[in-house]
Amino acid sequence: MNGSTARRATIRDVAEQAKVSISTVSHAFSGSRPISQATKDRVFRAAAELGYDANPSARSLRTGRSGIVGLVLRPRFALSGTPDRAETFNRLVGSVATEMLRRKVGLIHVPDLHDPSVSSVPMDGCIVAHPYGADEALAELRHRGLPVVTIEEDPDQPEFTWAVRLDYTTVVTALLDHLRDQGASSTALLTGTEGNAWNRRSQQTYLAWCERHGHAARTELLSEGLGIDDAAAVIRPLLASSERPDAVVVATSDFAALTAEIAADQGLRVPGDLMIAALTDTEHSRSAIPPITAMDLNHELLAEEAVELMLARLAGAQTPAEPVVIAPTLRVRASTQRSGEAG
Amino acid sequence: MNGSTARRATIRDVAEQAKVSISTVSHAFSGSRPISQATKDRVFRAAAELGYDANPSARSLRTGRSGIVGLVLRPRFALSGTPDRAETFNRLVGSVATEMLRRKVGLIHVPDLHDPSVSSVPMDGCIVAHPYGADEALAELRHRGLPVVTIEEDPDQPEFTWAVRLDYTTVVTALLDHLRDQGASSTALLTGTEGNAWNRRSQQTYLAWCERHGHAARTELLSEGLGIDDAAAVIRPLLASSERPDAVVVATSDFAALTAEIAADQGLRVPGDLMIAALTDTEHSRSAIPPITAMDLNHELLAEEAVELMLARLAGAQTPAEPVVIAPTLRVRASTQRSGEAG
DNA sequence: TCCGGTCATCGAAACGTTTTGATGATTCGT
DNA sequence: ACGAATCATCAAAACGTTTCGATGACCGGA
Repeated sequence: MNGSTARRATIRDVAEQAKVSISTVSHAFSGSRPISQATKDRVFRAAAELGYDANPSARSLRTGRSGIVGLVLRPRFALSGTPDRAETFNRLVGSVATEMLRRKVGLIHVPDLHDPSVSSVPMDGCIVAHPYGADEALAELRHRGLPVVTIEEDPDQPEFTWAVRLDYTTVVTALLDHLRDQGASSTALLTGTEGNAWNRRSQQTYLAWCERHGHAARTELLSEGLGIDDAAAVIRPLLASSERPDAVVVATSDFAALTAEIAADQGLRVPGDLMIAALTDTEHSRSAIPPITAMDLNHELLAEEAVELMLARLAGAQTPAEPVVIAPTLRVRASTQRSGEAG
Repeated sequence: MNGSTARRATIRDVAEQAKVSISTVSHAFSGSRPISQATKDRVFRAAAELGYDANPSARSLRTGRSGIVGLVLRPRFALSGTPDRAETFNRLVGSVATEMLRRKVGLIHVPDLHDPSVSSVPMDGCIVAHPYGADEALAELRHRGLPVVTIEEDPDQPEFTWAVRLDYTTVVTALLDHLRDQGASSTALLTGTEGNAWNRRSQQTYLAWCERHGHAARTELLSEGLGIDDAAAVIRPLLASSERPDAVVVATSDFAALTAEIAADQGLRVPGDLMIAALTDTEHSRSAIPPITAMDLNHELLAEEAVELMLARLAGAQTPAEPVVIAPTLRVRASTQRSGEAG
């Protein structure tokens, strides 16, 4: 009543004002027991006057559920500051957020699970995006008994089926076939170093493809943490070498664009002398000169399916026999098209 | 102990296992009272063995704070499905998320404040992005006594200073000056219809500029909700008319790119016959042909400042005398450069 | 030997809900 | 007109913490 500190109205205040018991107020709102219309009216009016809104902490303490789903992005993903990473991060986070909003479920970004200074967070379940191999955050969450769904599988836990994963094998194979069809006879792979499914699977697929075609595999490590200059220091000698590949598949599209620049500097024509493709599609690949063929990871669909899976899991669905599989989209652009038609 | 249903360990379990009282466990963790080293050791070991982690709901019920900050994006912003809006949305959401992560604070996306079917959410404060005039969500939050910080001001509440806002006046004026310098003699404004600061301020600035320069103002409404075809139906006659403007400022960059296409269809040269600029910068403006001059809203900086402001507010800072003001960046590109130099 | 004072620990209240067994009041069938 | 059944409401317990006054145990000074 007095304006000292605006204390939030509680269910007790509403009960007093409506001259009923606390439990009657609760029942009136939840409908869990019949309450006469006259009483309901009084309760609702009192609640409106007081601006009552149930305390979420008290409610979830009692009920054991919060209506909130957590999202964890494995940290290095977000921390590296290049715009390429930012676009990927934003697109994934934005898609998950949009999808959650659409479903009217609260979404919370979980800071650091292991930092004890961070007060933990009430969530009914948690989506973990791009886990590493034998991911510890994943283990921690599952140990807590929290329902988890992953975007991309933990490469060391193939038996975990609450996951949405990308079918790299098919698409990377298609890409390598495409390069060969366009005349590439020696394709090198510049791969990332983080131990997630995206790196591991594309490496495996590349090696298997080479083996199958009697093609000498040539893999170069290009750590995701490298700055532009350091990356250039890896790429430049590769293109200058006498045993230069005539096609390169670069993991991230920012480094793919960098490769295109370096090629131009060295007087190599793309795609004539060197074809370039990327395993992630961002503005770098789209607006490079020439535009670079890239694998679009389809974050929107990934997010959509992951949210759906989580909601199903929370609703008590059975453990699925298989993860949900999504096909990335191969976007073929000028950087790999030697034959006539332009994109 | 038995594997039926993995109940989460509580503070009581830890206390029993360590043979101390509940309050001792609490004190051991929080350090709010001195506990002997021997006892602490026992407590921590018991906690580790049991995988104890304090229940966040119980904690925040008791302490009154959750360590979580909410983020509300006014809905129409997110719902309209064009990629342009998605990029804007993603960039803002991603930036806020990144910044929160960096500060180790939980961030929660609040679904719909007014939908009673949505269980509300425990937050210590809330950031509201791009409020409308006399925004009701904003009013609701403030009525609940929740500390609020806005990204962009509610145009009808200029006295609310817990806000980060963009200085449109300077930049839009600079843009109009630039167009005039490049030879535009009649510049039209194709503005959005939502009542947020971005629309309102740019309209005001445009009108004031016209007044100041004795320039006939020409404003066309282009609702943010329009599809491409509907938008084209508004733009086409404008460009075909005998009183065609020789420069247009289009609110959203997707429609600006559309304008460039329509101009090309009608045989108009950009920037020769028609200059085009956008009040938001996305891939549409960057990769249009020709690339379109645009105002970059600087979402990253906006997010950073908003988070900082919120944290200050939660830490008990005084109400600031003025909102934080950020300058958008004008990115001048080929679409408005008649004189020699290209971007 | 007794008293005032730290020091470590304990017990109980409180936070705001939901849930459930209990209680009167009303209705219905006979 | 009486017991049984139904209906609306109430009171109290429980959820898992943090906080704070209270309680002993121990120590030093006289």
